[in-house]
Amino acid sequence: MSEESTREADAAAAEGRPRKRLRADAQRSTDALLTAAAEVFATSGVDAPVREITAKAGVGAGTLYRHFPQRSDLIAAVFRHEVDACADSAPSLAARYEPAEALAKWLQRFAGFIATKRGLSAALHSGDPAYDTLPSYFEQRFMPVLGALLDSAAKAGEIRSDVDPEDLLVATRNLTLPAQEDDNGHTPRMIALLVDGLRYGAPAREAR
Amino acid sequence: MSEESTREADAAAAEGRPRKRLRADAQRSTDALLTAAAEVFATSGVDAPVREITAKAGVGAGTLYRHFPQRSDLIAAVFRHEVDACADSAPSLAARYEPAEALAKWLQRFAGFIATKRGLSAALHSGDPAYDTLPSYFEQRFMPVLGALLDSAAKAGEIRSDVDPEDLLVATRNLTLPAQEDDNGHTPRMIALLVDGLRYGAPAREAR
DNA sequence: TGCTAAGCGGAACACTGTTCCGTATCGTTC
DNA sequence: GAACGATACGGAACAGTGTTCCGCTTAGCA
Repeated sequence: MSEESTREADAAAAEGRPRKRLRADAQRSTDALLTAAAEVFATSGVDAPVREITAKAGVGAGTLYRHFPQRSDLIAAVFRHEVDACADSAPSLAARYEPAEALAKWLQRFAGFIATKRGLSAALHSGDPAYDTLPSYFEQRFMPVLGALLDSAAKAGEIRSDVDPEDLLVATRNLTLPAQEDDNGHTPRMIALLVDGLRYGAPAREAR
Repeated sequence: MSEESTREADAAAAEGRPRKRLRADAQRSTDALLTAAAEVFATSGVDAPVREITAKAGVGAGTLYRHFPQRSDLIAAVFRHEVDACADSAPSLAARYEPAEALAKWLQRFAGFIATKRGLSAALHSGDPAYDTLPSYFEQRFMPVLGALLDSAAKAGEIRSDVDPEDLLVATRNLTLPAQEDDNGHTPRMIALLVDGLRYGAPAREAR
């Protein structure tokens, strides 16, 4: 994830924060906080105590507030961080698997990402301007990624070619909604089904 | 509001709490808390500090927790209290004004009630079972009241007679939504317009 | 190697929800 | 109206939280 700092800086620039290379220790702290916060948010929700996050990150409270003065800053940063991780996983999947398989694997990955985002909707709609750019960031990062995966698979004749990336993104997200705490693998099964649906109308199949 | 204690007891019975006459001082405390909480919720939202409420009510913290062990209990009680106050205002309006005018005045009153309920939707959807009965309570109390006002006005020939109470309730509520902090009397004007719409098709008018 | 700005840690503070218990009040009985 | 038990009250005390502050440490550079 070497381009992460660049991405962060981009986001910073977009928000008007001064764009500057972080000192090594500051970068370490920031990374540790983002990782710890992601875990804590996933298990205890976004309202988890600050100390739980700083303890897991092995960092003092002052350090957290230095980098993320507002709680919303941290939440938004974690969100962007995970969006990036999910989106960046696509190329390596594309390199390792056949196009349709890469698409299937990435959708599963994406569903996993969405599943950890329960309880964020309340924050998103809190009116805090720190969240204003998140939806568009979500779209900007995921649409091209999914578009590319679809394209490759379609070009390879492994799936049909009349699928709108946005439809598929929304559908996948919605599939994760009914999932309860333990859903016995419901979501992965449903996504697999969706991908099979994509394969159904593929030229390679029609041709035989 | 002499029937209030009865109503409270009804609600209590409906929820399985023991139905019992409160001691005089306990009744005073409860009333003071409900009144104070209503004001505080309106100005500072439902997340306002407990001490702000107890201070305004002139009551100790222990007293609040005695009567409302959970915050959701207090919120629900305030809600019911205000629903009652709004619903109970209809008869006196009906006695003082011509039917259509009473209807208009009550809808304005209802709009005022709704306007103070912003920020409650988050609580309502929090999943706390204490709120489960509130929507039906809302409907049970308001539908008959509005139905009676409509009936009277229709029977007097002052408005058309093909209006569904539920439609009107929802419409009025929705009219208050776009209102900002200072909307320069937007909502009252829109409601007046709505009532004029009701009057338009009235028999008394058609007959001339 | 030494210097300086940047960054760090965590004690300390302010504010919150919640509990607890000695005291006060109510309603009843005689 | 006096006495008494049950009920309710008040607010200090406690525990948990977010946030600030500042002496100390470290990274980067000359």
